[in-house]
Amino acid sequence: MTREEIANICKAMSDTNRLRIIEMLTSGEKCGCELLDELQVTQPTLSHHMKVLSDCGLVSSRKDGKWHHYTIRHECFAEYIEYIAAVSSHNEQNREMSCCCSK
Amino acid sequence: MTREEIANICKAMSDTNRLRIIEMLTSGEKCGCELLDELQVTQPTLSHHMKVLSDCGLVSSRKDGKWHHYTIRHECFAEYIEYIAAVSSHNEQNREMSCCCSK
DNA sequence: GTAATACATAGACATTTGTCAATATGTTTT
DNA sequence: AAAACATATTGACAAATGTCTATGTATTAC
Repeated sequence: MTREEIANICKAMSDTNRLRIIEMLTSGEKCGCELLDELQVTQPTLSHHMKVLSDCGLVSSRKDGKWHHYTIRHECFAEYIEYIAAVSSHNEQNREMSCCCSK
Repeated sequence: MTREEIANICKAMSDTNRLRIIEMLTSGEKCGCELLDELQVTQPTLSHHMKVLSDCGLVSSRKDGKWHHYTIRHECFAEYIEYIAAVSSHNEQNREMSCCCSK
């Protein structure tokens, strides 16, 4: 996963409505109309949000007749968590002592 | 951690320059001037980025003479990872069967 | 076949964001 | 005291973003 891909995932999750959508999908597959019921946005706005979430890989969709079912892509979240865990871990072996202003 | 706080953290990480800064801080405390050397941005832009990272809680700063040393706040990352892990975990017990369009 | 439902697309608009140049503030060095 | 260095603040601007209305496209129901 490149830094750009990580940034795109973060950008997708930087909106509270999209976070709510992700939270709703935690309990399992949902169709657009059900997500729409819970959010205070219009249908085109929801459609836009689902495209953002799909494009970055966090969510996958499955068409079934006139319904679109959305699901969390656990592999994507797993890779993302892996990155966050890596950058946030204190790794003493990686520690550099060469800061220009260290005494 | 509220949904707004999570969204702010995501927004802070949604920029590739700020991700690079976080990556640089992984190896330990860094001062602004050293971060500036590695990035292709002006000093005011770096100052802005550090403010964004500090305001959301991901980074803390320590003033030492004319230098400002920045550090990753592991507690904040830990809370964030906890949220991501929670929403991305498949929890069969939480699964709802009541989708309007489920057959 | 007509109406209703679920979703996407296009265009508009106000707000936010990343960036810079200019300038200010505080600290160290000479 | 003056110069150099590290950082913050202000104001400007182009680009990106979230939202809406209007409209289009499938699919199902009557």
